[in-house]
Amino acid sequence: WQKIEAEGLDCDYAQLFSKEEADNLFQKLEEELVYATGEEATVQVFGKVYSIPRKQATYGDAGLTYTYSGITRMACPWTPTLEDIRDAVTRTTGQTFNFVVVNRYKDGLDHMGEHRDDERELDPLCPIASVSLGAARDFVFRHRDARGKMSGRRMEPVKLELAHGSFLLMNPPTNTFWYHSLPVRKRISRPRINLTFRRVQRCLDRSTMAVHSDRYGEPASQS
DNA sequence: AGAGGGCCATAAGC
DNA sequence: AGCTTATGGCCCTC
Repeated sequence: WQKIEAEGLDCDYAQLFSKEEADNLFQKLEEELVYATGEEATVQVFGKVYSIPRKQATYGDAGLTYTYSGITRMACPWTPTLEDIRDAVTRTTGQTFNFVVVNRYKDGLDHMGEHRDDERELDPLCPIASVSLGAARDFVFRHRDARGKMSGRRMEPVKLELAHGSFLLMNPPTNTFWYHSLPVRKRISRPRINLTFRRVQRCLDRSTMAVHSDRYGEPASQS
């Protein structure tokens, strides 16, 4: 195990699967997984619609949802390989997970911009467990107070490489203080699949919020 | 010196 | 009201 620490950042990194195991899991996932297409594969940023620069899917316990950039999506039922990996992660962490977000990067041009994982529907005390399969990719953390030209503090980004078959546990409060991204790497031509296992607290959807809003009137105060 | 990469601005909408 | 998150452009390094 390798400990990755900085102010407000606490991660554990380890090789979870051998190359042979990881090769096998990657191939099975390539056969089993179905990714979002069409409108479900788009995102709105500053009023413009873009295709997300990767493929994405959500799997998990029945009825759970995941909100990404304002769009709520239902979990597909677990596949056998996802269950196997989930159980391996539970054996090594002692934590249970009811949801996984899958991101597939077909090459080094596919990427993910800087973000934090949406805390509203996540159990804030549950770590996020990330399993990487396929091409190794760089992974970068940046502290929230060190972003932007007018940022108050100078803090170095924390960078690591996520290897084939590796496991990264992001412990609280990492996700509160640190943004993370998977930057473009033009020299990489092979695909990578990343699984982030989470525990979703409850299913908050727009209609539920609308009911509360209608019943209690103006959104004057939050309780 | 051309390519890669880091980081910032964006000013719309949930 | 404040945060989002992809893109393009600018700038730096090798």
